[in-house]
Amino acid sequence: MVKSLRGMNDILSEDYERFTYFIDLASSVAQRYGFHFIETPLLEETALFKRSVGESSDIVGKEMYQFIDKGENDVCLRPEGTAGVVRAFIEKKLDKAGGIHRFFYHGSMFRYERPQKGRLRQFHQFGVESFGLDSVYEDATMIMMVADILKQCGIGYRLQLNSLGDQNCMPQYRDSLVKFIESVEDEICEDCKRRKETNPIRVLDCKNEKCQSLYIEAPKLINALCSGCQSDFDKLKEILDDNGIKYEIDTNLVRGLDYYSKTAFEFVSDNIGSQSAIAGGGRYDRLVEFLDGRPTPAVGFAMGIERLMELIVMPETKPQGYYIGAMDDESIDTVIRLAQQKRATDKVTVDYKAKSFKNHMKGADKAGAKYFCIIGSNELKSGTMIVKNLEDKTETTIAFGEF
RNA sequence: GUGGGAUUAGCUCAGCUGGUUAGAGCACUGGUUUGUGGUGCCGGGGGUCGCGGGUUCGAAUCCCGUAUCCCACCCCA
Repeated sequence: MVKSLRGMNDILSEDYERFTYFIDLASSVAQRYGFHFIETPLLEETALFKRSVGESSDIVGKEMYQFIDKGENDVCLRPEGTAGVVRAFIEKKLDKAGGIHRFFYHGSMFRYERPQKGRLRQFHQFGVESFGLDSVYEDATMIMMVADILKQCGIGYRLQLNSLGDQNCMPQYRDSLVKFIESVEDEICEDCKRRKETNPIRVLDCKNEKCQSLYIEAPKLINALCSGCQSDFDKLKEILDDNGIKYEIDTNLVRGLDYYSKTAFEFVSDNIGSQSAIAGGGRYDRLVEFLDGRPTPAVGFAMGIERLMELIVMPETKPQGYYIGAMDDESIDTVIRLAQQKRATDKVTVDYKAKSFKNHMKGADKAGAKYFCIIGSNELKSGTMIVKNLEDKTETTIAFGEF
């Protein structure tokens, strides 16, 4: 038997209900915040991700579905959504057009990782990107939008917040951190030694207890922010307080993608196992220029749909539509004809076999129908049918023409 | 990529130290004496025991390999 590839799932039945329920809900929230849908290709030039996500990241370093196509192009399936949207933004010359541009998207992302609960090789994200605003109010709006979506889904969460600084304060901080790491280098784990070279900030959230005990003395980025970053971060907290959004400051929150600056945030759930991040995002003011666009401030986030699916509280499904059946073979053709007619406007379930009244009732329940319609030999003769409302149990007899 | 656990009917699982035709609940399906359900009663179908080897008179059960899922590391959505 041919099976689906590792880490790649089919979405159907009840899962699909939840999947589309979330996308519809999130899309309508995004539209209320003034965002417009954007669809970008699943396949992009590999260079796009190397330049945006960053060569030092795990995503680019070891998780990309990368290959050479028949035209000798080095391409890869997108591992995340932001890079493609930024590429489209620049390619459509919206950077030169100026103004504010807000987009939302949803679709498949691909990462060649070892699958586990909440971590797939093909997964789905819903995300938004906002271009042209350096105001911290936009950062706050992003966070409130995620909170809005999660609230409407009935999902509880913790919000973790940090500031990563900008090109004024981050490089200085990085240097001081590297100096610190070198001072304790003999005692830290192998992973941290590697991180010191690739992405020194990442040592701070090392799980190794010995490393953690050493890093208590490490310089904190939060204490090294320049005045602009500091005041934006303070303002962000103030706006969130003002709007009733609870958060925790996590000075070790480092986003895995190189392009973030200033505001970084992550929404986590304690109910879905170790892959607990359900949404993450932040500001990326330098990315547009890194990709050869005119410098444009930007901020965005992405949500992992599969991780949200099991947390979503679905609204109760009410019985809807019609069930229609025949009690004898002679009435079946009439039943089919009436059903076809009714399908112009309503959901109709038809049973093709003649059955007893009781058995048809059971069928109507299984179909989740609101109205039960049945035709037997008596009804066929008189050109009528029995219509019963299964919710309030009222029953009437009507002529075929009235159906 | 590294470690550990699991894999038996559509689903959730039982099957003791290897021993005749592998079970349960739910689901599905038929009937319940032609006419009122979701919540009655009786019956029925459905399993190459993940896959491939090996040990044995005999393997769902023991051993090896392999695939997938789960957990941890790593990382992120």
